[in-house]
Amino acid sequence: MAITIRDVAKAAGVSAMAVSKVLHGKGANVRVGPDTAETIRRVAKELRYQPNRLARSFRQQKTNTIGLVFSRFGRIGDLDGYFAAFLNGVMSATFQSEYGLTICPKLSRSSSTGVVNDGRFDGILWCKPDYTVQTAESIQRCDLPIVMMHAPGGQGPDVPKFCCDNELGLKLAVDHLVELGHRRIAFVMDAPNRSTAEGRARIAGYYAAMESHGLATPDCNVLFWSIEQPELARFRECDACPTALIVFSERQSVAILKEAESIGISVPGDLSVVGFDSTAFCDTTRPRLTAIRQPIEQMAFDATNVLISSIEGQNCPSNSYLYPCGFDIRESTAIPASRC
Amino acid sequence: MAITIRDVAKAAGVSAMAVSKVLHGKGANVRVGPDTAETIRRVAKELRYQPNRLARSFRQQKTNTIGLVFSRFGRIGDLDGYFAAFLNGVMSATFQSEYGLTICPKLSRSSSTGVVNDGRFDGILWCKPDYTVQTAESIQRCDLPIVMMHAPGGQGPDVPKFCCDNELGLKLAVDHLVELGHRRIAFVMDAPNRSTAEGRARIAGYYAAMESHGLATPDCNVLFWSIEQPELARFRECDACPTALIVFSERQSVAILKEAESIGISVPGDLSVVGFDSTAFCDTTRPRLTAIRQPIEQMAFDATNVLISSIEGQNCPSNSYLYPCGFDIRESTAIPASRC
DNA sequence: TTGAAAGCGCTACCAA
DNA sequence: TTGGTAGCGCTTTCAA
Repeated sequence: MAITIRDVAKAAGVSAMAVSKVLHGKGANVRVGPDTAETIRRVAKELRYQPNRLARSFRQQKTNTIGLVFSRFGRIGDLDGYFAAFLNGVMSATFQSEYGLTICPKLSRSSSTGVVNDGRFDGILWCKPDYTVQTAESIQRCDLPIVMMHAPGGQGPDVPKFCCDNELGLKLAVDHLVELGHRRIAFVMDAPNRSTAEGRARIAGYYAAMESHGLATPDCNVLFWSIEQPELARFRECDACPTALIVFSERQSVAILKEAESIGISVPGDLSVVGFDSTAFCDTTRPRLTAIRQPIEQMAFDATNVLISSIEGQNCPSNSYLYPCGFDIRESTAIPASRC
Repeated sequence: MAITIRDVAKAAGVSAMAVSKVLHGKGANVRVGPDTAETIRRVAKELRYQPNRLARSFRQQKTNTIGLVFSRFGRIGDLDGYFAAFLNGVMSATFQSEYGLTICPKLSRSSSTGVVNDGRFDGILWCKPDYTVQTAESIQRCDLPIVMMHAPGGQGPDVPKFCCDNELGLKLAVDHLVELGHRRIAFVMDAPNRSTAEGRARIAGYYAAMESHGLATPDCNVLFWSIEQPELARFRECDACPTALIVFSERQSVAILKEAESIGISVPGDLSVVGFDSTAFCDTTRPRLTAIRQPIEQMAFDATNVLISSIEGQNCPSNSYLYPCGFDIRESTAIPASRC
């Protein structure tokens, strides 16, 4: 078996306490003489003593690990910059603070048992939360610090929330398209996102922006398309179809670009497409994707740091963090085709 | 504080043992009557008892968590499909088996203390290992199951290794370019990958393939470019410069495509570019990236399952898994320009 | 300056 | 069919 602290203590002719004090510096009341300390360090090294972090965590009720929860756990998009940007933000914060990061299964299904309040984590970063009653209840009841990403403020459980200004984002997109001359502008998303807080916020933002231009007509529509199968084919010979699409995510945007190309719809000639997020990935698509910009990495970094602060007992200034959206015009939007 | 198993036991008028048996089914020797069991379950639910997983892990010396180690911990590429494909493979395996996945900091720096043999993990998935003496030693000494990704067989520590056939991959790329008429073909990589096992394997594969075509001339060269700054400018007016580049990663390929476009080198007109990995991402680049294909997701999935099998005491068929590479011709390669 | 004892929450082992 | 006891490796609390 592995070397324990007692093995070291015995070999060094001291108590386990002394070893603990020297190697981890806990317990201010106890001090060890410099030569004893030196002996302990030497013996520990000789024996290749490796402190059992599980035991320490258990004893101290502190794991130095953050749990990362997605409300839906499908595949990570390999066709967008979202996840990488998000994880980069989270990881740079956790690494700086010496926290570990655990991604674990079934978190979303842990409905009846409450959230992951099982001793493994010091805090939870909840990404893309749904706002079902169950979720809200279990978050409310959880006595662990929780921070939510992509959660609009003013609703849901009383925890710090990080969100971009979805209303502004949708407004920027609609404004841009209207200015180009579009009037039949649809919003496209995948059905699962309908149940997320952010999904609802974007739908609301879309309708509000359309209305502000007097475009709240029957043509003003949210299309729930699966990411795998954009229902673009019927646009081909359709005079009343949208001339522009605002799409929920980069990944779905790319699927639409690809489908358009394969069925002979030209972007932006026949159809304008606006994406959401605007990472560096949008510069690699064909055509380059015009997109609403959300500072994902910064948001993830900030959210993680707020979580860590609240784990470490510092109180955080505010409970709701709103990040302005930007808008990056690239090549996937243009004036509508003459058929319109 | 949280409800413990003893609270439940007291409330149900039984021993802590009985509760443990009923809720977790451990201990075949002990059986509990059906009505007692029912009472226990009811009380546990009423009290919202949440088993402390940390304590269970500690007691059972089993965390049901796998540690994911990268030898270099920089940023996750947001401009390639690698990390997403890799993580998708790992996660589908861990989720199916109810294992958690922890990404933790400083693993690469844990040189002196050995690998992460600190009780937190049941096994380690080591991705992109370097083969320094220190690393090899600490892996060899670690009494935890370890599996290495991107590690060529026949060298390094005696653990299961997963690798694509880099020699074949480079051969396919060189063959393709030579067939198009290229003779000055360089291999481009970033310096840090030089110290990885896979980096060395690819360099060797490149030289071997070039030699097989009688192209082991002074022009046959490995260029160590930083990913951020491809040194492409000097290619502009240079008659003796490479007409084709084989690039270590998708990410670096994209950087090169972008740089080429910005300084007016046409791909594939002036310069052919071959990437490595060939995920769906290569279909989004401009031009679409011709690339050596490596079944990353499958490899990651298999590697994780082998790791889990060996954690659970099953012995694994072989110690070294080699995956054949494919080659996907897209748009970034063509016959060399007339200047050559 | 040092050590002994107790216990974190849970379960393996043995006794009844 | 059930329960007590001990202990995983470590650190907090108290005593020397």
